[in-house]
Amino acid sequence: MGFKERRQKHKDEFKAEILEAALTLFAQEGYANFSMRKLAARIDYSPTTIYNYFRDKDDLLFHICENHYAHLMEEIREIRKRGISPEETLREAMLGYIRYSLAHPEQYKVVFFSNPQLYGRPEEFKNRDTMSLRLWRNTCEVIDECMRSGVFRPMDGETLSIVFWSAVHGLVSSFIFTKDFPMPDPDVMAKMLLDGLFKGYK
Amino acid sequence: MGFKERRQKHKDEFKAEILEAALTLFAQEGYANFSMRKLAARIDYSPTTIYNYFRDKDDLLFHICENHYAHLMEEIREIRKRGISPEETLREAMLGYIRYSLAHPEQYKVVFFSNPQLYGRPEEFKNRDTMSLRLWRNTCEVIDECMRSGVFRPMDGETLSIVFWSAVHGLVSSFIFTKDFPMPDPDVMAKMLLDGLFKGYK
DNA sequence: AAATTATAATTAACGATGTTAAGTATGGGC
DNA sequence: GCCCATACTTAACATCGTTAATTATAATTT
Repeated sequence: MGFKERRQKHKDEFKAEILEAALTLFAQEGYANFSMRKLAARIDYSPTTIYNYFRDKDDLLFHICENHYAHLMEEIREIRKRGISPEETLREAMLGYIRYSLAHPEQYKVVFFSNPQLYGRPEEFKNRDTMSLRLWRNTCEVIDECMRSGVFRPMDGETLSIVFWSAVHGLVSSFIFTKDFPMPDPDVMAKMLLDGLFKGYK
Repeated sequence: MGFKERRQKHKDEFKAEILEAALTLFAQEGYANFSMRKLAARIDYSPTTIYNYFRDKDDLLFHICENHYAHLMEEIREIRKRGISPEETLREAMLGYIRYSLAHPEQYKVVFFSNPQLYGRPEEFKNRDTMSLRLWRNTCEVIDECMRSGVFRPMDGETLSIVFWSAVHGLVSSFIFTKDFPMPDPDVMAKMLLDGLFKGYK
């Protein structure tokens, strides 16, 4: 391995290190208290150094999102390998989404509160290999399997997927963003939502 | 009317004027580009003047939220007076919520992206007469009427209300916050969501 | 009418923020 | 030992929310 490769490798490692530090900074200080300068202080470099590894703050946030989606992907991939019924698979996938997101609220905020065009324009989204797209495809596949096996009546799968996802997203974001309203138990609410949706589209 | 009342009235009017200016600033420049200083420039006063009428930025945002909820309240109140069935009432109320929120996305962002404790702590929320609480009570009442008239099977009304609301909130926030994903038609999606929920809890 | 006082507005400043431009150190290739 | 690319730092700019000190204005009292 030559100098160039070695240096590139070092650069990649450092980039990953910055990301790691950003994740813990998010987890510890929260989205509102995250800043480039604080991150720089954490890794003991000047703020501008980060800009050698990430184009700007949005670029950094994009990678944080991808990291979040990667975890959700791992979750759904593992569930799909279990060989359980499509209905159970979808249910577990949605519960997994809820559980992981509620366990990492500050990362979830990044996904939904930073630049709404973090992944570019809509038409570009599906031509780009991202964790977000992979997760989306997986979700659609599971919903399709549900429809093919009669768990759901025939309808537009893509739209149904969005309906499912957005309902779950609504639940998660309610818990994460609303701290001035007495919310019920998340598990109780998740069960009620999913029961309703499954029955509703049967 | 004495001097004190007249001055108080003037103060109230000015406060309302600031709020008005804030609303149009939000609508025109968006949540991200809203700032106290820009608002001050709009009303041709120094930034610090605003602090004579609002405690801080959060206080101002609180009133923006209340304004938003007031409109939604007006909407649901009007619908309930129509004398249509509970099911139709709930359906129209949810569609009204969606329509108004999508028509005022930047105001909606305020409601869900500013300080999560804008309305204080959860236990205080229900002891404070706010537009938000009134809207919530109205929603619960409509859902209760649905349950009593057999539109929904018996279950915990409060939880069902939150489930309904959060699902609709998920739909709205998806459209407002996600600009990098190809979304379907809002009306189609709204219909599918509500159809599913109504059937799901029958 | 003049002096006093309360109120409303302003200017100046502090500590943050993201980001760019200019300058400095470091270490391999000739 | 010199050159140059790369990595990093310092300094700076324009913004932000907010506080303290200050001035202008209008009302009240003498």
